[in-house]
This record gives sequence, structure tokens and C-alpha cells, in this order.
Amino acid sequence: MNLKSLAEALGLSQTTVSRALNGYPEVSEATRQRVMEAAQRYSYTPNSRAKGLATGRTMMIGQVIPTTLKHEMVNPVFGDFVAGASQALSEHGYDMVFTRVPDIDESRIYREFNARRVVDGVILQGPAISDTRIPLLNEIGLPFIVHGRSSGVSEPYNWVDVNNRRSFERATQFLIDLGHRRIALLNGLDHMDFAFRRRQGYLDAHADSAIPTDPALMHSEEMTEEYGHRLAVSLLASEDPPTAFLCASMIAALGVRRAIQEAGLRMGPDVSVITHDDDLSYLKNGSDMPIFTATRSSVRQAGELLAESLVQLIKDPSVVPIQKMLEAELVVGSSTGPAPKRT
Amino acid sequence: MNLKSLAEALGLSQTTVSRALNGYPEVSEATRQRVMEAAQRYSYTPNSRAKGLATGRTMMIGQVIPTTLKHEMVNPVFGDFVAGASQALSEHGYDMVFTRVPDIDESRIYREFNARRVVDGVILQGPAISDTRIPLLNEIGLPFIVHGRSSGVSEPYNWVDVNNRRSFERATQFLIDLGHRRIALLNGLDHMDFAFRRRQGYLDAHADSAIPTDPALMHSEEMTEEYGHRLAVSLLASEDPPTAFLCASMIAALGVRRAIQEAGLRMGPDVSVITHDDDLSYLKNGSDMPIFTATRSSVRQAGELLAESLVQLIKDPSVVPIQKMLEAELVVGSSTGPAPKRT
DNA sequence: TTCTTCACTCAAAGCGCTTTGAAATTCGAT
DNA sequence: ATCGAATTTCAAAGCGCTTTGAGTGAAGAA
Repeated sequence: MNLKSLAEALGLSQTTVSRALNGYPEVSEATRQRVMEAAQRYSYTPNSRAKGLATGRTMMIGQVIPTTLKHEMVNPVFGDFVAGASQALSEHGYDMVFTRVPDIDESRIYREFNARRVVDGVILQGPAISDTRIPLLNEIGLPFIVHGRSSGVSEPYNWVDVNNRRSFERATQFLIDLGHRRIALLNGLDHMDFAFRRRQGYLDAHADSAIPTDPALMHSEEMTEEYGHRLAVSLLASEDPPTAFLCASMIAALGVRRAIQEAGLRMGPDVSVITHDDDLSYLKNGSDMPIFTATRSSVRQAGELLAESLVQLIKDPSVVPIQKMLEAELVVGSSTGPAPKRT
Repeated sequence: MNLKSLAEALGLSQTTVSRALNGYPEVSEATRQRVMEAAQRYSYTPNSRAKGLATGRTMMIGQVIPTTLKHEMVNPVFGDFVAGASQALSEHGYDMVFTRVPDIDESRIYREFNARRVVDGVILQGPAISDTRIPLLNEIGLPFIVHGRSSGVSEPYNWVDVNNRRSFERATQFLIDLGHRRIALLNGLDHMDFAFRRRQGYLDAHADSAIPTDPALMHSEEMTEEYGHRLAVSLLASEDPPTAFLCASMIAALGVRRAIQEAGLRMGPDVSVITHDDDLSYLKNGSDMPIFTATRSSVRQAGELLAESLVQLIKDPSVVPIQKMLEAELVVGSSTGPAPKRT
């Protein structure tokens, strides 16, 4: 059933039917009722491609996933983020489309997105430091919003981000206050902006308390459980082991916990651990008493907020840059304690 | 730049240009070269909506995510699955689109997908027992493939699934052979087909060895870390505690491990644990020596296979039902050992 | 009664592409 | 030269929708 046949069935013109359906004022209430009812009865749904072709709108939001950087997609955090974002998008009638492309092609894809009019806007994930995609998208003129920020990009752009620097500064300060002096940092990949900011926070806290940092304690890699485990094992076995760990993700923290237990130590009394907690639905940090002391910020909520902002942006591209900073809370669990006295 | 202007610039008709671009034989090689080169130079990309409108193809694969059943989306397994599937899809030029809808609307959405010609095919996730979406999609005639199967659906449909019954039967048998008699089953949600099959495997193994099962040991819920923990805590504290746990997911198994350690027991020597391992990239079960003894099957690969099949199906709908069964391997790690002697 | 207005409704022109059916050109064969 | 077949190109008709600009009646004003 298409517009034409519906119009014929009703004995009306396509124009009138279209107008009635889309709520234009030029059609009488009686007619509108009749049309609506018929549309219902014949279960007519407009063809979205035709509609898009005519209106220039697609009601789709794009997300490009570079192929070789497999992390994005498989990262559990991504799932929760998408859940939040698609939730919000769907409320405005938008769907989400994922395109995987080889790394090199990424810029081409954005241009194509624009040329082919395949999406109305784009979400940019995992910004690196001085991310080149931002100037690119600005130049193309495709509405977009970044999940995170990109240090080194001077031009304005829209973003939603967690205050990574502050939250890691607070976490580090918390450990310092407990007497820890050797704090290991298990950070995300070096070139990622969020990792950069977290390291800043870590360094700032040390500087504030005039505590020297040790490069041997600062690491960055893909945040897997294995990585957390491997690194904790080697650090704990080192000459001058850390008394505390600051992790960039729950998953890595699980690995750290495993290493601590294997070493015959207790998490909390013997070795302290703080992790960033994205509040993943499948990996809750305890509902009553948190297992890990953590800087918590729901990535799902970030997704919702971001999607909401993007929709608004598409509706009215003239709004000033949307820039929303979320603060992470520091929740205290049983994984931290005073630094053990040196023997 | 659109077809029309490109054709004008070349002094050719739209037809010829379109044909040249789409590799039709009716155009001379020389002309084709000229057109190709011009398309490149003007960086012309066809508008996909217009193309879709004319051809009836969208190059999009849909996935519907019911809103209230939030699990699908946030389940870490989902991320890896999508990574695999979208990888394969992209190689054939397909993108993936997610639509979130309230539970009740799901059937309406499929009809709309079809009516609005918004996708060329659909992936069905998380089939329940006697899942009604399957007959619905069959009736609509929209090409689809199920990730999993649905017991109780008699009509033919396409699927890719892991042999859940067999893998859990083997795992259970493995525990029985080690002398375990009280094996707890931490299963997924009851109405899910995969959970049903796993329970079957568990029951079959018990029956084969004439070992009675205890309803108090069989549980099903959403597979979170918390659930694994909570349940293991209460089971370990019970009158007649299990000596082994069989978990449907790594995440839940992590919770079980935590509970075991909190109880002052050792995983392996004191309490055995086997889990199903979807081989998630962020939650590897140890690369050299597996932590958990596990039934392993890469959900990422399943995604690839499924996507590949769907593409094939769309290309040629006449192919007999595609039904692919994957076998999980049983990898032995350090989480299992002989049943401890009763004190 | 005639002229304006207003409220509705309509035919037709796009949107950018594919594809059909026909026309023009080339070329070897008669 | 002439013809037919093969090769190459084209104009135009959709695909299903929105939207413009015009048309039709009916109601109200003169």
C-alpha cells in the first residue's frame, strides 16, 4: 500500500492525503480523520527512502567504526553507550546505523555520508588527541557530536564528556591522603584523549602534594582483563612495588584483583585499587557496598545525553556549540585502605 | 554533484553514465574509462536513497532491539557479535541499522521495515522458546536469519547457532567424571532458547550417569556479575553446597569466583567452575593457560558467519534454509579439579 | 446579484537514480 | 551501394513521496 493507492481508495489526491498525514493545517479536520483512519486500516506506512528523497531527511544517525581498531566496537563500554544513545534517538524517531570501514577510508566515508545523504548526523567515538576527524567533519558540514573531547583541536565542536582529569585527580588525591606514595596508573591507549586527561589528573594530584612520579608505574594499553592482570603481576613482583593501583576500567581492574589474589595479598588492606567505573549494566560494581572504590559515571547516561543533543543540533544547527561536561562521583568501596606500613 | 550534472559535464546521457558506473556491458570500454575518471575527479557518489528507491535495495541490515529488554544491547556478548557481523556485512557493502522499540511494538516494526523498505534483511537476536517473531517474519516475507534457534517453532527458518545442548552436556559430564555429584547450574533467563538447551544438556548428562538433579541447584537469571556472586554466596552457604558450578557466561563466572574467594575457598581444588566462554576480546579467558575451564565458542565468528549467510540469502532467496550449527570446544583450565572428598 | 475571501483540494513538478525501449552509428557482408 | 546485425547512446518512464502554485466551491460583503 502506497500513497497513491491510499489516495485512490479514499477518492482524494495524494497531496491531500500527504498533508493530512503530516499534520498540515490546509486540510479540514474531518478529512484528516478520514485519512488517518484509512491509513490505519490499510496499515499504510510511508516508504522512508522516498520520503527521505523528497525531504532530504533520513532519520538516521551514523557511527563509523574503523575496522582495524577493533576496540571500539567490542569494548563492553560501547554496548552500554549505544544502548543509551539509541534509546534517546528512538524517542525522536531516529535509528542508528553502523558502518565499518578500513582505517584509511574513514575520512572518505564521512564525505560519502554527506554526499549520499545517508545520515542526518554523526556520532564520533573515541577521539584521539588532535583528532583529525573533527576538522574534517566541520569542513564537510555534516552535523556531529563527539563522545569525549580532543585536546589540540582549537576549532569549536560539539561534545559530551566526563571530567576525566578531575576525577582521576580526585582518585589519586584520595590514595595520597591514605598514605600511598607509589601509585600505579593503568591507563587506556596513549593517543586516546581520555587517557591523556586521566594521566593529567594523576600527575596534577602528585604535583599538588609534591610527590614524585615514577614512569615505571605509568602504563597505557587496551583495557582488557588480561592487560590488568599481566601488568599487576609484574608490578607486584618488582623491586619497589606500588601500594595502590589506579585503573581506567573495571575490566582491567578485575585483572588487577586477580593478580593481587594470586600473589596472596588482599585487595584493600594490602593493596589498594581504584578504578573508573562506567556503570555497565552487566558489570555492576556492587549495588549495596561497592567492591571497588571507583570514579563512577554512567556511560549509558552519557549516550542518552549525547543523542539528545545531536537531535537538537540537527533540528536547529544554529545553536551554539553544545558542550556538556559530566562529573564522575567518587564512591568508596572496600578495595582501598591506608597504605600498609613499610616493613 | 549528481548524476545529471556529471552527465552534462561529460556530454553524455544519464543512462550511459549510470551504465558505465554500474558495469553494464552496453557501454564501450573507452567511454567507461572516461566516465570513471570524471566521477573520480568530481568525487561523485550516488545518493543512496535515490538509488534505493530506484532499485529496491537499501544495503542495510536491520536489528530490532526491544527497549524494555535492555539486556540484548548492553550484554557484552552483543558487542562482539555485532563486531563480527558488521565486519562481514561491510565487506559486501551493507551497513547495520539498529532500531529500538518498546516491546509491544516489535511486530509492528518488522512490518514497517518491510513496508518502508528500510532494510534488505533482518538479524534476529536472542530467540525465546516458541518465538513468535519467526512466524511473523516468515509471513511478512522479509529475509531474516536468527542468531540461535527457537524450540517449538516448526516452520523452517534460517539460523546460526552453537550446539548449546551438547556443549553443556559435555561440560557436565566432565564434572561428573571428576567425581562431582552436586553441580550448580547458573543459567540464562528461563524463556531464552539457549538457556533451555543448556539445561537439557545438563539434565541429559545427569540422566546418562543416573545422577539425580536437585532443583535447588538450578537457577536462571540475567547473566550479570552480581547474579553469579549472589547466587554462589547463597549456594555455598547452604546445607548441602554444590562442589561445582556450571555457568552460562564468563561475567557470571567472575561473580562466582569472587564468592568462592570470599568464602575462603580456592577455585579448582575446593570448588570447580566451568563457564561458557564467548571468547570476548575484552574478557579473554587467559591466552596461555585458561583461567576457567570452559566451553568456548567465538560469538564474533558466529556473527561473521551469520552475516555472510544473510547476504547470501538476500542475493538468492531460493536457497534452502541456511542452518549452521557451531560446536563449542571444551578447554580445560585451572578452575576445575576432582570433587573434594566429603568430610 | 456580483465580487472577495477563505477553506479545501488538486495536478504536476521535482528529489536522484535505474531501466526500458527506441534510435543512431558502425561495420562487415552481400 | 545496400542491408542487417551488432554496438553504442539516448529520451523518457518510473520508484513513492513532498511541495508549489493554481483551482474550486462556499460563505460573506457590497
